Amino acid sequence: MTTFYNHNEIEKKWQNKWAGSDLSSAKDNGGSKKYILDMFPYPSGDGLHVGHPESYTATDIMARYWRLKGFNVLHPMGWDAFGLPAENFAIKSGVHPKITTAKAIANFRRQIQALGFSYDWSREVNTSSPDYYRWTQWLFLQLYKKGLAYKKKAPVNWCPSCQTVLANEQVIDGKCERCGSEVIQKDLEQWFFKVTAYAEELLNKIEELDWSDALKAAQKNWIGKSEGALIKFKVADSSVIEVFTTRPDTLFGATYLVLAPEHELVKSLKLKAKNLKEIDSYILKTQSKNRLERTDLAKEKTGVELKGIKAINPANNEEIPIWLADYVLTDYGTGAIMAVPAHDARDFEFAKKYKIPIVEVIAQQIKESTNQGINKAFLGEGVLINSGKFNGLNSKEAKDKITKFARGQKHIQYKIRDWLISRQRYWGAPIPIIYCQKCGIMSVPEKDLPVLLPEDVDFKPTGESPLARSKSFHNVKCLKCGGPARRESDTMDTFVCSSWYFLRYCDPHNAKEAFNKKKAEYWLPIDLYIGGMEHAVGHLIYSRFIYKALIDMGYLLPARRNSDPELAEGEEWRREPFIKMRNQGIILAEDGRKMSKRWHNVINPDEIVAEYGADTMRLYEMFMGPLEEMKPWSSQSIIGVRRFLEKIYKFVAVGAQNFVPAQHVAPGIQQNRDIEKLLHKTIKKVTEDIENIRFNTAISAMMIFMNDVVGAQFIVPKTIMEKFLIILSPFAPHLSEELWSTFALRASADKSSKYHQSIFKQRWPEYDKKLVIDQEVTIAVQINGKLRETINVARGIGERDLRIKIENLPNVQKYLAGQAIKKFIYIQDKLVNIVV
RNA sequence: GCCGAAGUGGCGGAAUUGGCAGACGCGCACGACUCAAAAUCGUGUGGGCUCACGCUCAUGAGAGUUCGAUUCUCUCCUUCGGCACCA
Repeated sequence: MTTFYNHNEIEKKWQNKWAGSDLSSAKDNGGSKKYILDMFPYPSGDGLHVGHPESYTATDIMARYWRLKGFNVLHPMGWDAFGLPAENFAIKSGVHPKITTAKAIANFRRQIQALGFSYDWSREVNTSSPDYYRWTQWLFLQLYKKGLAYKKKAPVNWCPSCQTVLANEQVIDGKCERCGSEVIQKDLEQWFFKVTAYAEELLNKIEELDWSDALKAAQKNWIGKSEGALIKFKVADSSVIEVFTTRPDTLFGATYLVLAPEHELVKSLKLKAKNLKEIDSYILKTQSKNRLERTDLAKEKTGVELKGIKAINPANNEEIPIWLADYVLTDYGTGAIMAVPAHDARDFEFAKKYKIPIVEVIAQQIKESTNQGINKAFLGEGVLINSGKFNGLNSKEAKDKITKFARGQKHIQYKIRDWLISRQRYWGAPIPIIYCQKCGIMSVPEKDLPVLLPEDVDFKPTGESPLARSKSFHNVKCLKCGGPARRESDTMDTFVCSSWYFLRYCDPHNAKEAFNKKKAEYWLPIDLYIGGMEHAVGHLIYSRFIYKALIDMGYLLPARRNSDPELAEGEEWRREPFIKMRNQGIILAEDGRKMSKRWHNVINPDEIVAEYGADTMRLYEMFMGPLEEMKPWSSQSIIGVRRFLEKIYKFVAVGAQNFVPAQHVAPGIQQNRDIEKLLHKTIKKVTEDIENIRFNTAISAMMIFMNDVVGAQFIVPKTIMEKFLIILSPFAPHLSEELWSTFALRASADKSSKYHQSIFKQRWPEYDKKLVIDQEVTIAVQINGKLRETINVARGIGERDLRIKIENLPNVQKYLAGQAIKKFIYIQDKLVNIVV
């Protein structure tokens, strides 16, 4: 393509100058602040994807905008550097993850810097560096002290290919998120963080956050609150089965109980059953099923009865059978349910199959059920029947009353589970724990942190962590008795590292603490957080949990001043780290599919920057459409924003004759006035659009402005182009800075003039309220709701004056001829609708 | 199945306290410049009817509320995303 300006030269030049300046530095105490955060990337070997610059440009525009507005802005970048890909690569190639990661980081940093983002690089963090994971380990110890980190044997999701445990969030459709292998269940001693302790707060504060509905809904769904009751069923042998139900009003219809095959009581109960063999074979069969098979909804439900053992329904004292079935989950509620086949689809299916009685206890409005029974479970609430003295009550009242009657207790159940953080992997932060056979579990003293990752390890996965095979690491002396002891050889889930990185940015070089409380108090909460929707239930829940836990442990202040006056009264923000969150939409390939090496449709940012320049890349990704929308890349359309930038360059740098310093322009020229008005309208529009994160329409407004400027038949004053360049600068920083510097060449030799300083040292222009209001307005004239004419009148015209004018319009008379006006509707300065 | 988001020209999209649908950009067509091409500049560009002034249809489908609906309500269809035997 033909270039009118050499983007390579200009962009390099300014990137170098900015790197040596303090333009992007955040001061730890600098008045009103804004903390603008990107989700830090995992530095993969593939380099930057076009999706990265999409969100990074958005945050960069916000950061530069707030700086121009006079705010002290923290806009950092770092690396989520631990993780499986580097380790998997090491297994294949033998190259140490440290080397792979360092290389990838260098490449990411180069690519990010080539786009001219204004990060404060002095605050860069790397989660795989000992300076960082030392404090991840410290965080673990604090949670351990508080009882928020604990160890237990648990059935875990195990990926046989990656040879590691996965969190629930990392299992997609029963398969490993990373490699796609089928995940199996395994019992292991694992470390957990007690996220469930914060379930209620994590849920009920969501509504107060400025997040998208989709994101809020995803989190609420994941936390999954259900209100109901715990009800005890006596068993003939004097043991008790407790169930959780959200429908105690249907208790009279509970015709059997179901225990999960893994339920504690099964071990003793089955011995008293008449069909022990059958039961054991069923349990064995269940265990051999993987998660995918077990949760396959399309499959027919299976189960086995504990023959000869009965439970007593506490509502009506009737004996009911007890079954084992794998449609009941062991880790939700009590692992046992009361089955009400008439009013639960799953129980209905099961009861039909095994010919268990179905008793209706909630009346439907439409009475379809006959003596032959029903053909579908009725799931709604209604009026009770077949429920003894509770007949005639509605479900809502009956819930409480029957719970009391059956000596049950109200209970709130959450779907969210504690966070399993152990990983049998090398490339992560070691868990700072030591086991002694005599003295038991002990934590590594804080002064001995970090527990360093050993360098000489064999990466081949065997099911235990590579750390367990490093003798130098594994064998230690007991801190109490001096006897032989061993280190915990598992590492932490990388999500632990990323659950607090935004705190480290506040104080990244602190060698004494994870972060200084005062500095954290100054910067937090984060004013704008942008990242992918894929972290809706993982990272974003973990970070909120850690933040709240740190407040409760006294490391963060719960109450703090808020820099945003609109939110200042909202005390609720004080326990939330991310008050405003946006998710960038995925950029699809030109063919409408996801970009993938497999399809050969990946766009490489390096190539775009080389051909069109960073400013064009930035502007294009913002111009494509709304930030949060999914949108396809178009290598054809990108030329449009490049043309726009060239238009500006040609006008300001090349076409110097087109405009002169303001004092040389005679005042009162009509067209000048028009351009000035357009400038102020543009400032207003761009300002409002930036604040609302609507960059596509902001760019559109600037294009309209330039189209008019270039088309002007007169000299455009310099003061106008100055202000325009400032509002352009967050979007296209290199070009704006370059053109700003040309003003210095033409200005007087006064080196202290503003033109000799960076454009980013200037102030964001305010628009003139008078200039954005037109004195003449165009009014649309509708007849019976259809547009027939428009008319230009003075702003503020009264209805009577306007009506006379309109009725005299020939085009209007044509339509009114011979008809009576029923109604004359006037919307001030906008529209008239005449109904005839 | 449940929850969430979205359906507007050839394409990306704009317009919502209900008020001129299609801003801006791409593409396309024609013209200027050129020996020619590229680039650039100018004009036009939703469909149908019309020489034209205009008329008319049109925001996934259908209804409703309203002087007026892309915007609000209801029903349905489609696409995308999340969760899913959660009792």
